[in-house]
Amino acid sequence: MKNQLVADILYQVADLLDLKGDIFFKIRAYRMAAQRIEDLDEDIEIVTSEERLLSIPGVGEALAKKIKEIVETGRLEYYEKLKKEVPEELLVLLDISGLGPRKVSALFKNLGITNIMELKKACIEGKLRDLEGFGEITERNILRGIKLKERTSGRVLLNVAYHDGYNYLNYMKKCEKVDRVSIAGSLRRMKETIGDLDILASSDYPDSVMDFFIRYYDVQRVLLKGSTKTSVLLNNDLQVDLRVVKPESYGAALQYFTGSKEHNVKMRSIAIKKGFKLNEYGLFNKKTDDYVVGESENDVYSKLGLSFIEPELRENRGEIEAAKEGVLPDVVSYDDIKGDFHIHSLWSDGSDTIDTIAENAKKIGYEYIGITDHSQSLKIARGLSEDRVNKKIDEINRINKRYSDFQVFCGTECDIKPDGSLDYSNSILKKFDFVCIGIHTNFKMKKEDMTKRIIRGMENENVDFLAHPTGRLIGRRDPFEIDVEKVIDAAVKTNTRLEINSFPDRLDLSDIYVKYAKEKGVRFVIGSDSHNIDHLSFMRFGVATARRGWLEKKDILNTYSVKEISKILGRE
DNA sequence: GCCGTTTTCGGCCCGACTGTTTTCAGTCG
Repeated sequence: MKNQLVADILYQVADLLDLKGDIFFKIRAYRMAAQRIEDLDEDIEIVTSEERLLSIPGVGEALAKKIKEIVETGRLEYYEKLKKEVPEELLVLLDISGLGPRKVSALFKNLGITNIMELKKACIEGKLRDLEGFGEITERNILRGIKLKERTSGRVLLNVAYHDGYNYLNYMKKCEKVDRVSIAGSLRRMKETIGDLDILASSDYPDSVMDFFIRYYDVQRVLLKGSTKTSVLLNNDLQVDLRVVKPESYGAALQYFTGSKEHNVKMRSIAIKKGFKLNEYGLFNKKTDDYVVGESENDVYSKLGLSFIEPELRENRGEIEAAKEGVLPDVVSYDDIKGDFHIHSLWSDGSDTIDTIAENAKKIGYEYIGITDHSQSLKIARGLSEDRVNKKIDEINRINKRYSDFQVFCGTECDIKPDGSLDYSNSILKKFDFVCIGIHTNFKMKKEDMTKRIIRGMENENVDFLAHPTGRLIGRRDPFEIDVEKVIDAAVKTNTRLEINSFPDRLDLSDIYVKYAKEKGVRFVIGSDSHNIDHLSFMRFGVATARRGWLEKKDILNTYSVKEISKILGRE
């Protein structure tokens, strides 16, 4: 799969053209095409070889030729040429808050600045203030931007943003002048990482709301303050933006600020085609400027001839077309989950007893849990020997006798050894209510070998699920080198459910693969990978990933009742 | 650079805030 490579080069070309001062629409064309290819759920090499590049929206003759060149040679002559005109190092400077292409370009042309070190030095020496469009405040802001970039990688994991965002939201709900208030932005879409938090409120007294907003206990600094938009930095350097609109604009604004940008661009162009104008204040008649709708999101979608689109789907990955046709999936809801099939207990590397886990799961409202402790060779995680497996099964049997309305399934997260064999013999595997397999050692195998290893594991007749299929750790470890398409095909063939692991730094499979796998006929299970009872709540991030991958209730094992589960697992 | 049931040329989403400016450009989302 060269999709990411193609997308990355096109993004870089766009940035370089931006620095060069090329025309905006051409640059946007490169970015749109890059995004399309990044989100494409089929292999760009196949699309290229079958000469279907022109069928990708946003790809025309010129870009098709360039994409073909990248796919076939791994490089792009045009890109190489651009790099000679504009130093590639400048791209890093674009990441600094407050610096855009115009300013970076001016810094390079006038002061020869190409990297952060030189920029920092020039700011401290006060060399920027003499340039046109720059001043002392700009210097200070750039220095602050550099510091912020040095402190944070820029994005936080979903659970961190979720925690901070909903705490802030609850605080804002206490403001008397607030009419309605909601989380917006990428947190509402439940993206796997979040750049900053967006909160939207409606009120007839925006200034009072802004004053209330900046008095929140966790605010480190106020970045900007106006009567429609205010931004603050939290103590952990996460930025929070608050927008305040009039009640009649709340729905339009919520739609607008939830994004994604790509989804909105498409929405706006649909509005224009239908004789409207869409902005954060509402849907307006293009000719007369008269307000049409805007109080609710649903009004906006409906007036544009679309069914309501759940926030998690708003990525311009086909949801608008599906909404137009009325064929959007009825995506799984957060309340549909009846249990959790990936939990570690004190028997291996978890920190709670099965009793404690069961009690907490019941409190959540679950009807069952599956305990998946590690297998014998994973000594570091206190993997279970056959003897301890037997003892654990006895304990679970005892616990199950106590409950009439709750069940504990005894499973394992069995290691797949480098040759693809499993860490337990078949006779042991048969003792479990279900078997989940996963890779925990030898991560750096050749693509072909790793793919074979996983597929061989799935081919074992006792296996029910494949845990965290690509092994990625967001921001820390790349996915294994595997042929994901082949693994997905094998999952269908061997009737192995793929896990959506809900642990915030995994979210594995990822949303794009989930959507692709579903189209191929894969079925799923969502697990929290809990190592203590507080982790059980991570389930919501797995469900979010499932929703972002267009999954419906029926696609996911742990939306079924205990009875149906026992039947499906075939171990009744 | 892309695109077309008003157009093969002339559009292409749009508003808020800041800083450096005396009316606006740049950045951001």
